Amino acid sequence: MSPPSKGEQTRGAILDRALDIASRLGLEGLTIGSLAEATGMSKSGLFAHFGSREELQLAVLEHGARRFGEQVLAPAVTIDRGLPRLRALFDHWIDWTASSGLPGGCILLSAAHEFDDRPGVIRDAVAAGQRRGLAVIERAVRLAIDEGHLREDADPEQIAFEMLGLILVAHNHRRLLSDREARGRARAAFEALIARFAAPRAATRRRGAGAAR
Amino acid sequence: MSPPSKGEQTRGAILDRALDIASRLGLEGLTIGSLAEATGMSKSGLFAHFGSREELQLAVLEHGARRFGEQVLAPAVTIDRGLPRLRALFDHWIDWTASSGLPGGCILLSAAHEFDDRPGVIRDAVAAGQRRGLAVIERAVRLAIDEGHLREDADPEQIAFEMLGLILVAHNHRRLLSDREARGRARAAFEALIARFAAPRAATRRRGAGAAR
DNA sequence: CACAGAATAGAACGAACGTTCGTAAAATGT
DNA sequence: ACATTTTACGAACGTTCGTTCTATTCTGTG
Repeated sequence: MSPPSKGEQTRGAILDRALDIASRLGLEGLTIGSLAEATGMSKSGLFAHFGSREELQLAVLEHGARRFGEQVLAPAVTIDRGLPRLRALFDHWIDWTASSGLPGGCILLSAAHEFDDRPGVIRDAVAAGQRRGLAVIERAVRLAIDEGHLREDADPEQIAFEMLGLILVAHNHRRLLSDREARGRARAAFEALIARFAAPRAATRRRGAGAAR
Repeated sequence: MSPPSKGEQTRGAILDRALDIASRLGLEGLTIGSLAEATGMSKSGLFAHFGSREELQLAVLEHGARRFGEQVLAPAVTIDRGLPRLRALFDHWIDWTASSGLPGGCILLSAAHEFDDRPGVIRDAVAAGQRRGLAVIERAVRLAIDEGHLREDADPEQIAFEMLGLILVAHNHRRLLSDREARGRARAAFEALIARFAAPRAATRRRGAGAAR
């Protein structure tokens, strides 16, 4: 609503740059000095926006998560619920590495590995962000069940688990092993995954009462 | 053969410690100062064993890869070729995080994320190590095809790809989300994976000539 | 237009970083 | 046993780290 003040404005610009760096070097590789140089600011001037490095890292994490929500989660909910939406979710997600414009890929994934055994606020934030993403998938799966696209006994958590696995390994193969077929392999595996849980009849069977939740 | 000299001996002890630290903090989080303190040595005395930090990181990586080879790859080849061996490979691999005694899990996985977009010797070493691991899986898959356990048209690379995905997501769920069911979910997905490529007849059909390689 | 508050810069801090060097101690081969 | 190489140490190097001051400059508002 209110126009962003000068402070909020530069803060946003800083976070954009920071996300760039952190996506390549990790949250631990993001230093105040390098970020100051990248933004053309002084260390102290930049520092004042956050108060501590940890707060900066937290802000970067949040910034990345918001971008993820806008670019992959939000567009998916405009697609027809059920399998089409689930597929869109997967496709947008797996393409995000490239489409995000971030040189180092998803920061929630790299931060997950960086902090998975370093208890603290950052780890908690990463876990929370990832849980949120998984919850979105699980919800889409439940909707697909309600639509009759997937079997009644399909396990949303299991499906989300396996989908994340495909995202992770596709990321790995693409970035580390420069495997061009990574996307294709992930998509093939995804199709096999939903085939495994597909409803026996193709008939769209809507649930009686709109108890979907 | 020859008894390890004093130098090789302490070098090994250093690497053991270094692997511990690096598994928790990553290869970039491994500093010479902290490692010196952990081993009770002086920075310079420790440094002399490697010549540079990068060489130290490389040595740690190699050390971890060798441990991985001894503890998960080697035991698997003592199991009957075919599906049993493939299953053993997967089980040992997925349990390695705990059984390795390393607090931070597999260093090849964390290093993979740390260096996937930082070209250099280390990245090359990580990629080579991972390729070696994948090759072992692919070989086991081919053997399973030869044994008639898997379909003739099963794609070893695709199977290895999906197996690594399960390893990665199990690692993620266990360490970051402290999900106790991670192992069970990964195993279930693995069984579904091999069922997808299982030979239609259960009959063990050996290949004619021993051209297996 | 003036004035309060926010925003940025500059200098400096103690600590830790990787690395170098000269030297003392310990291990090794004869 | 001794000479020689190997191994380890302590001190110091120049940088960079995150952070804290104080002092400026800019911005929005009455």
